[in-house]
Amino acid sequence: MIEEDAAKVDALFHALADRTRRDILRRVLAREHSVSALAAEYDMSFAAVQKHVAVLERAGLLAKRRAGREQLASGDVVAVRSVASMLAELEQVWRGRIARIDALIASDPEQED
Amino acid sequence: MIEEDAAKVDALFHALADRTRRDILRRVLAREHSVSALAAEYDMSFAAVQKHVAVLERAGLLAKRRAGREQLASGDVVAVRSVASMLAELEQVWRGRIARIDALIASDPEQED
DNA sequence: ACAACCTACAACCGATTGGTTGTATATTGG
DNA sequence: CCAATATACAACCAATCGGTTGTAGGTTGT
Repeated sequence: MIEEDAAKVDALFHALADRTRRDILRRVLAREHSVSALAAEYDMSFAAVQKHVAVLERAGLLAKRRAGREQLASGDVVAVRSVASMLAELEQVWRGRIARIDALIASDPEQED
Repeated sequence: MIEEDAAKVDALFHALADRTRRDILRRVLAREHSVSALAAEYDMSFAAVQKHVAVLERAGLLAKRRAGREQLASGDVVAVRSVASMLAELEQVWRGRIARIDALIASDPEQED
């Protein structure tokens, strides 16, 4: 997980940086939806929704499976977790800063009351 | 935290969807950096880095304070956590799906061995 | 005072984005 | 077989993005 593969991370955050796509992701995490069922939920063309689904799919946030003439999309929680763990890693960087500040204060009592 | 303010969330994920900005954020979470100190780290113009810093600032991921002629940028861990908590919320949606599937299996023993 | 430095911002450019319409291809039900 | 349905994809468009160069203003040290 330390090897980041920046392009993949770019794609993940980019996919999440659109409210329609976040809403689609929320729906397909809750249950499978066909592309047209998703399209029916939004005030835009079928093609626009289909492109949003494709962006989420390329980022690995959802997967599709064929069921007759329908394509059923399902959210991938592992990808969601991988994004969360990157943020956790960022928070750890910040914790290191705080630890360094605390150490400095402890070693130099003049600094604080 | 339930009120999402989609535009703010868009800005947060968009700001994170660029590897240079993620790297800048990492640095300013670890410690304060002047804009020019940051610019010196990348193979692009000062103005380009300054714009990346501005994007992070508008998203609320970093704040600047004046120190003489320098502008010192510092990462905001609260904003990072707010993104993480949105992802946690998405994961909860997924857990609901799993719970529903489990309940279905429990109520209909024919479905599983 | 003034040269050097730090920052901000405008103007511009090619690439990408998020939307549209239109067309093509599979699959289904009667 | 045929009409309806579901999906995919190309072409196009305005807006935004990530980069550039240039200009201007504030701060510092000598």
